[in-house]
Amino acid sequence: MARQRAFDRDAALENALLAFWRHGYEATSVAELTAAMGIRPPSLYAAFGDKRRLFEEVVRRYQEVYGSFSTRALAEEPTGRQAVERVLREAASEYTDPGHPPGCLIITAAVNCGPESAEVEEGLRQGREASKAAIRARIDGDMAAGLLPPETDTAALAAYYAAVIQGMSTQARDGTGREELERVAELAMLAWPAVSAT
Amino acid sequence: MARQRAFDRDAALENALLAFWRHGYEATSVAELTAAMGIRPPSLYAAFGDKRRLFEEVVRRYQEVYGSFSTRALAEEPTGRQAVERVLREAASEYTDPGHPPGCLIITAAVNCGPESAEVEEGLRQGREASKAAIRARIDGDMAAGLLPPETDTAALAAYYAAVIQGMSTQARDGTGREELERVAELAMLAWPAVSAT
DNA sequence: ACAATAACATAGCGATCGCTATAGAATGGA
DNA sequence: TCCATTCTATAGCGATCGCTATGTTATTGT
Repeated sequence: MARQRAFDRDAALENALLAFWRHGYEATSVAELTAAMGIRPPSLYAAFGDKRRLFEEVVRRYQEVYGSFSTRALAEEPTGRQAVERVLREAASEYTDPGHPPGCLIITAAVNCGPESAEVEEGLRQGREASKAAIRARIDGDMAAGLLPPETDTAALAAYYAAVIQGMSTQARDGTGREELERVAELAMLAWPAVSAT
Repeated sequence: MARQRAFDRDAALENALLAFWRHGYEATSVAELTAAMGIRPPSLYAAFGDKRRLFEEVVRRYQEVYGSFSTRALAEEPTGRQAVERVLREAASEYTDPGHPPGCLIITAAVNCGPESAEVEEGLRQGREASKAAIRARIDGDMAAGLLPPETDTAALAAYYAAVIQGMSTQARDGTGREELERVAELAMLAWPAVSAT
């Protein structure tokens, strides 16, 4: 029928992801994006819609490629405690992987937004809330199984581990290395409530 | 000699602080700043230099007015443990105070920066590192006083509490309330190393 | 070969960015 | 009163923002 696309859409999307990961949604201009993707603006808009839709697609790809460790850990471990411990340990490794920008895109890419990007900010906020809810679901599972003291505030415990993970992302972006973040993860697990030995 | 300034410089600076606190350095335009400050651009540039110097002055004011609780807590408490505990408890209250924007300006105001604002980003990074170093200094004091196990990794312990504080700031901006953040603070203190009872 | 179709690069749209030249208004000293 | 000085407001500077109209080039079916 007609001429075919001359660039690799997936590779371009990955390069856009890396650019957004580094500098965030608003601070990454279309000029930087096209330079990183190796294409010109009309190709970007034809293939991805506009900057916002490109970012939304980037977020979905990020969750599948770079954020899936958390989903897997929460799904595969036998207990909530082991699941949370694994999420923290793997976050220390992922957030400091020299193969890509430090920290977590969902946590850091839409922090400083003007009013015109409020929807983008809200989208990532919902992503963070979903992560916290997934952690809480596993904690509630431990609660139902009698692995936690009955007086445990599972919402607060989930908020605590969500906060530790978000802080680890900030620490990673500030230069803290993998080994130290792994010790942070170990320390965070010391707050896990113990069942009384009666 | 000449005409005198018709606006309150301190009040204008405070309004600029609130604007930067809400949306961050780059996402807050000079147009928004002048609207919030109740002045016109020439008055802003005459009184504060330029946008970057205004932000630097805002950061200094923030540290004196809104961030001083941390400095005071770390200076006044008798032990490092009590100091850290008070910083966490007061952070829960400060970060959710309905009288001003949520979270911490030093942690959140320069996360998404383009290359032209890298120096601003680096300035806040140094502020966060200074806070972590101040926490570590009190922890090292407890270490020297024999209040911590000799094998304690004080750098990792400081990084852990810095991460918790940074995560609490993110949680506050995402809508978590004061009571829940106070429970997060309590949980975080459960990781404090105990001296072995030999 | 030729028309139809779509991706391509160039160039530039209106809007906003940080910032400032210019001119008018208000205050001081002589 | 008059000048010198400094703040104030209007208007607009060059640059960049996200985005697109236009024309060209390449690939298809016939």
